[in-house]
Amino acid sequence: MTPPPFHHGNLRAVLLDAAERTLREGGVDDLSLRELARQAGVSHGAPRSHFIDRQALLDALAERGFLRLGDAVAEAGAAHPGDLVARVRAVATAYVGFAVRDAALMELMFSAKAAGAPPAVHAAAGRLFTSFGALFAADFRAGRFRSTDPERTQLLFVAALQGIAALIASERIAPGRGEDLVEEAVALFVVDGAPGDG
Amino acid sequence: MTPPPFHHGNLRAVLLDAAERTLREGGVDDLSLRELARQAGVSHGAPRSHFIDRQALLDALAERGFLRLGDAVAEAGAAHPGDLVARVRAVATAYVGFAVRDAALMELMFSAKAAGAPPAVHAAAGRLFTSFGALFAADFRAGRFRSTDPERTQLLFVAALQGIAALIASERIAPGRGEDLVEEAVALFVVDGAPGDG
DNA sequence: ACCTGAACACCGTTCAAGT
DNA sequence: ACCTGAACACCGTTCAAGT
Repeated sequence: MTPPPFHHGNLRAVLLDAAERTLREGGVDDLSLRELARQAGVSHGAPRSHFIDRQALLDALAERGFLRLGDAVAEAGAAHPGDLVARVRAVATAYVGFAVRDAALMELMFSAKAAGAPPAVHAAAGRLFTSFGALFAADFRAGRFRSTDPERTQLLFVAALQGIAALIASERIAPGRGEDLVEEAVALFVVDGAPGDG
Repeated sequence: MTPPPFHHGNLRAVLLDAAERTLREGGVDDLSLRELARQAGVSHGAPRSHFIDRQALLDALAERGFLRLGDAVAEAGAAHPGDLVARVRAVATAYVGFAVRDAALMELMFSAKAAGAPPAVHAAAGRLFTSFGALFAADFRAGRFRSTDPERTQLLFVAALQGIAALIASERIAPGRGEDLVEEAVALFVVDGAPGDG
């Protein structure tokens, strides 16, 4: 008469959701397959059916993270079609904001363990980075960025955002300072996006 | 007749050196107090005398990392007293190079766990960041950077370097591309350090 | 195909005891 | 002051067995 396990084929999603919550409240070190199984009300061996080992769970989390971040960036990039400065600012804010809100997930996504990651993770990450290119390609052709090499500048821009997020996540600077640095980055990268030039 | 333990008061240093090696060959997850004790030829409880727990070992590693990186940056910054572009390039290369060679250590230094770190770690990190300011203070006053706010620009510059290192460490870009991005950063931040401006 | 539950090796941490 | 060694709780992983 005891009810059957109430997850019918969605245990994988349940585990991932619980893992994201744990990641947000604690950190990567708090992620335990056994604890997740406990929260889901299944035996400690059950996750094995969906994740071959702990790393597979981490990879799945990273993939979902890249997909979510890619969506956030694409959405921000579509918001201000006519205003380049506002668009760059929106994308930068979305990127840094995601990294701040989900610092542990972001750390997971960009950890050294991403090396040799499964194809799905690599694909999701690639989708994010190429979307940056599509957002500003026309503006690069129009010479609205302080650069001669679009690809280099795009990477450097992403690197700057990534670095701002890292400084905030490691509490080297306060979260509020992030907006200042985003503004400084916009001023630096975009021609005429700056209050001053020297 | 068995020899006494051959570490007389330097077990702490022996453990830290072994930990740095493990960090370089493997990753943070490979760091085990028991394994380090084994390598040092002491009992598994011995490290307790020098590190209250695993986190204390990690903190000590982070502190040493910040000190080494601070030295490397200061040395690079003293190399080209008369040539700003060369100096900025040297500092950037030193920073990114350190992050690439000791990727796992760098990740440890900037991990979210740096939050609430002991004063020694915070002090070592602060020493690094303030040294950046001292290196370029005069050049900022001379208006040789594309900026109106020296502190913001310094932070953004560090963020860019940090981001370049992160992209390389996570294998999002090849290590060789790091030099390109450093060059692009120099061109962008330093007035007249660029091949082109639009 | 998915889940259970026992088993094994490993780890961090604590602590009384030795020198 | 520093190290030993037993003890405990917890974890990842494997695997035979159930449904």
